[in-house]
Amino acid sequence: MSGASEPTRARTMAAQRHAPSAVRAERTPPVAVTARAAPSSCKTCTLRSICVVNPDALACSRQMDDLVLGYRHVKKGEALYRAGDAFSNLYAVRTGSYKKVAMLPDGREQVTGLYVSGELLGADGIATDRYASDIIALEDSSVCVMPFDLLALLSREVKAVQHNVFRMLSAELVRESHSLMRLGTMTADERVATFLLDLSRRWHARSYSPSLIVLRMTREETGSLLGLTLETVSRTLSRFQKQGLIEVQGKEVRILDFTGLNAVAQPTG
Amino acid sequence: MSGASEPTRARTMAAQRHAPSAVRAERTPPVAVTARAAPSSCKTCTLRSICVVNPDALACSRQMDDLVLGYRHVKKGEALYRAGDAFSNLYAVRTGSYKKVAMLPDGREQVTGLYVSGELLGADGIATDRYASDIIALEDSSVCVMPFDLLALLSREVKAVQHNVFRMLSAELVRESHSLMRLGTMTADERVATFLLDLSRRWHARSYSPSLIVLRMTREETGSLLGLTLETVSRTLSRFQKQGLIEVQGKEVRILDFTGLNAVAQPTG
DNA sequence: CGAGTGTTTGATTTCTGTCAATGCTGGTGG
DNA sequence: CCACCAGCATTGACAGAAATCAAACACTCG
Repeated sequence: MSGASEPTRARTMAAQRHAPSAVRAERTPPVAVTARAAPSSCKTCTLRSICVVNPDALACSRQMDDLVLGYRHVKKGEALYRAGDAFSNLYAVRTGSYKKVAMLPDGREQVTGLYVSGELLGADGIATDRYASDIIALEDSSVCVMPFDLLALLSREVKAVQHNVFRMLSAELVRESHSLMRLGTMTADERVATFLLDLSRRWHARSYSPSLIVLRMTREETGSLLGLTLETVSRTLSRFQKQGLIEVQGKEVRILDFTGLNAVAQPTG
Repeated sequence: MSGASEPTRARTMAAQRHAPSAVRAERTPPVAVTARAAPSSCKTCTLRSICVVNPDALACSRQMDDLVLGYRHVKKGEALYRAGDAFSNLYAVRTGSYKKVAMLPDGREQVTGLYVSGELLGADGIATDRYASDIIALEDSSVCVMPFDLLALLSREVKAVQHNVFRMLSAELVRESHSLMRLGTMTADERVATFLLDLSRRWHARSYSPSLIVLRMTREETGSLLGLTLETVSRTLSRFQKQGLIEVQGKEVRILDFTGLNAVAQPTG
């Protein structure tokens, strides 16, 4: 057949203007970095296999250990860094989780990312020597501090390090493209479904159960990340539960039917 | 005052499921890269000041010239590369413009980026050694071909090159974050207004008039990029024209009132 | 100049945002 | 240890912004 036209499928969705949170996390203490000597090396780190600083792939793990200056702990609600802060370090998430928040001049803010252990933070600061967003801890968390100058130096000396850094940055780009896709073409149901499956996959890669997800974010934050309102997120989760796809108890979500959820996420996939 | 609640402002907007284009640009000829020796060096390139390969910032411009293997021309509608193609090169846009397109398994596709001269293409391929999206020329265009291995090598040898590459990648991340913000929290009016202003700024940086914009994309592609339907884009442009903000003639848009357009883009900024 | 793609505009629909009210939960202090 | 309270979540009713459907119009290119 000649002009085989794809079925024109389209749905309405909605976006919204997120009101600025009444309560912002308190300002970051100027430069009070609680950097401590790393008690354990990257070589023995349990995150080895998934970390941005993957020493398994690297010839000289000795140097890798030099890279991590120390740890920094960030309490729930506090910022690792703020948009506009001077850039100097990249960070690898050690424990806990973080949200990336961008702000519009009028005060509206949007969650543009969610980061868990092994993932890279701070790359948006390289471009202008100032971080471009806020990173806020969703729970008491910690990071490995990697001075960028040191990383750059190592990157010049060790090809494997260089490749790893490039790969990290590229992976981040790919992730953001996926988010763009989600916000650009997906319905609310699809957004929530893909979000849950994405989280499941990420936690599974960290040896957690793929079916039990603990959402560290509030419904409002989740909504912001997905380009939805908190009510729509809540309603969608409730409906998924009614449909037997998941089981929701507050911040805990258990995936009961992966196949079904996948079907929602990718209708005609 | 205690619980000073910010005014909760929010609006409905909509997103949609973009139907797959009935007509896809024909497949890329396998590996038929029309690489020609670069007739002029980066040193004398008119894009010098804005190019990702900024030789002005580099000590040894001799090496920079080695970097660009040659040019490749891409005809309107054709692909520079496709998602899944083996990764080997990064590209700097030389002439023309390109759209980045991502596809869902069910065939829906979304424009996730627009690239003009001096900007970097291909970074999404580093992560997995395969490109993650399609890059399609919006008009007859060309790129400078930079073998990634070579770039990596130079990057290890010359600190300035390394920093430039990192900066490029980071800048791309920041741009995508801005897109996320646009799709996540903005109304249709705001999306179109920020899009126009963004294009204006980018063209101005390339010594074109900041007020005259030639949209190389169709309304459908523009809509996809902005998370809107083509009808909404068209209506919004018409309304902006009626309000005296712009003047629209097909693909040509002339900005008449920057202040007014800015006000639409950032309501309470 | 005709066919086909792209654009504009109108009428209608709908998904999701908004407003509102109630219920739950987890942290804090007596 | 328990009661209280503020923040968070759920649910319902309603409204509205943008999608969808549809039709006419304008370019462009062969």
